[in-house]
Amino acid sequence: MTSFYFEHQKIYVSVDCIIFGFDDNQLKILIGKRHMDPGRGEWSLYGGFVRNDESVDDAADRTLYELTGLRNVYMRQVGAFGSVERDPGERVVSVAYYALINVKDYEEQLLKTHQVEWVNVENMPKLFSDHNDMVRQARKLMRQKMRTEPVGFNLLPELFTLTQLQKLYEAVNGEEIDKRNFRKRIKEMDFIEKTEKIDKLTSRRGAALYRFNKKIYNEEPNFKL
Amino acid sequence: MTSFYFEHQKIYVSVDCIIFGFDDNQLKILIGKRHMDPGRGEWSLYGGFVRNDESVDDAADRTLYELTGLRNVYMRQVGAFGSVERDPGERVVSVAYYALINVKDYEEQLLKTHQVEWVNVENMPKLFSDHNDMVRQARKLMRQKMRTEPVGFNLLPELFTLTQLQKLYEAVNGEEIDKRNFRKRIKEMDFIEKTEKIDKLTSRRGAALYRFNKKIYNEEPNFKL
DNA sequence: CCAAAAGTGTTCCGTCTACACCCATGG
DNA sequence: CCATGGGTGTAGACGGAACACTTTTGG
Repeated sequence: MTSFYFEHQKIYVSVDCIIFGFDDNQLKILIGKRHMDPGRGEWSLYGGFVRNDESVDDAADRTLYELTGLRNVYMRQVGAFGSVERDPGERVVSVAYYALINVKDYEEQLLKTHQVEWVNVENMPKLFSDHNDMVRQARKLMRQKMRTEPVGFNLLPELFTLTQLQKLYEAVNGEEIDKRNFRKRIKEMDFIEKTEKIDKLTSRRGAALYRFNKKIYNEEPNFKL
Repeated sequence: MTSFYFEHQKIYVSVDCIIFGFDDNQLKILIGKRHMDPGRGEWSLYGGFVRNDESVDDAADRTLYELTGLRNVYMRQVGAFGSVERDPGERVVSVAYYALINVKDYEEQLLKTHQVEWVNVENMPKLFSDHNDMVRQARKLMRQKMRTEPVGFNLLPELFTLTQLQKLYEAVNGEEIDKRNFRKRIKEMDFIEKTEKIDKLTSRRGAALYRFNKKIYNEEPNFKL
């Protein structure tokens, strides 16, 4: 019954993760030096192979977990990359995913353990194979998503100031935003709610801390930024 | 040097095509009954396996060519579908692509040869495996693309009337468009140029035939519909 | 007292939407 | 002469963009 398949060829399938973080008012990506051949020493995304008994999505989750120790991370597929020569060692089709994490949730210890670094997306080195293409496409999709869905909060702490949120959107879109217009838009979204807490770290006066309320959002999902 | 890969498992990689056509003022997709196990007799997208010596994109082109005899078709990747159980016979990761073709370029003979049919997207039967998901995602991406890039012309003949173009957009977006507002927008896009030719088939009065001028578009790519 | 970031409204302009009637022609 | 689809303009609503000053407080 399965003989039909045998005429065809199997291929290695891998996943590669574009892990976005927001720190120091900059959008960053986690990359590391490859410690395996081919491409040893080159900058590279973090990836892994898909096993026969797990879905491709699960492989991406697992790979991210291995690197960060984080579960239930916001992750979306970028697409499949399937040039014949994309991996110089063997034929490998890779499915890229982007993830949005809060840099503070990421233990610094892991940076050393896995020899990875946060690098500003505007300043990416040449990466292994087609990884630069993956990053480009991931950024495009992510920017798109950030405009129409409340996913940016995954890049911020639970409580954040409006200035932080604005700087995040400025970093993602690569252009400055008018503060008053930005806050006007925020005020219309009830699910971005002000708490009584005040952040005193970034300014003398102190800034109100806000929170994304998912329940309220789900009742009337209307997000635009 | 390649021993690194051997710890991992290879997987069948296939492509599936969501082939859009526009006919009788309806957006349609080409589907057929599977003539192989598993899933014999079920409605299904047309697909094929990726060979070791061709890129995934090339496999999609080839598959489309096998079915339609057409080359250089507008095609875009939808994404990878990788559930473990998506193909009941074997583990197969499939990369879906959507294509936009002019129904008139497709020889009717081929419908019989390959036992495929044009089916209205609004009225899709249950398809094999996760193919309905693929179609859903493909439509979403395609609708998105049609709004911001002049790709809809691939679904029309070289020369078309504004009413045809409007009906196409109505079918894609599932809502009626005001004729005057639509034509106002068209008039602002110089690359949709009026020819001297008149279509007398659809009305007694006759309708001006238009053409998409790619050269003019490339000089100042500003498309919005 | 001053530097540094937080916070706050109004006006203007351009874009989108709603809307109805005459035209040309084949039969 | 009439049925059928082709073709045309305007006014009002709405949303987005531009724009500057006061407040608070730690040092």
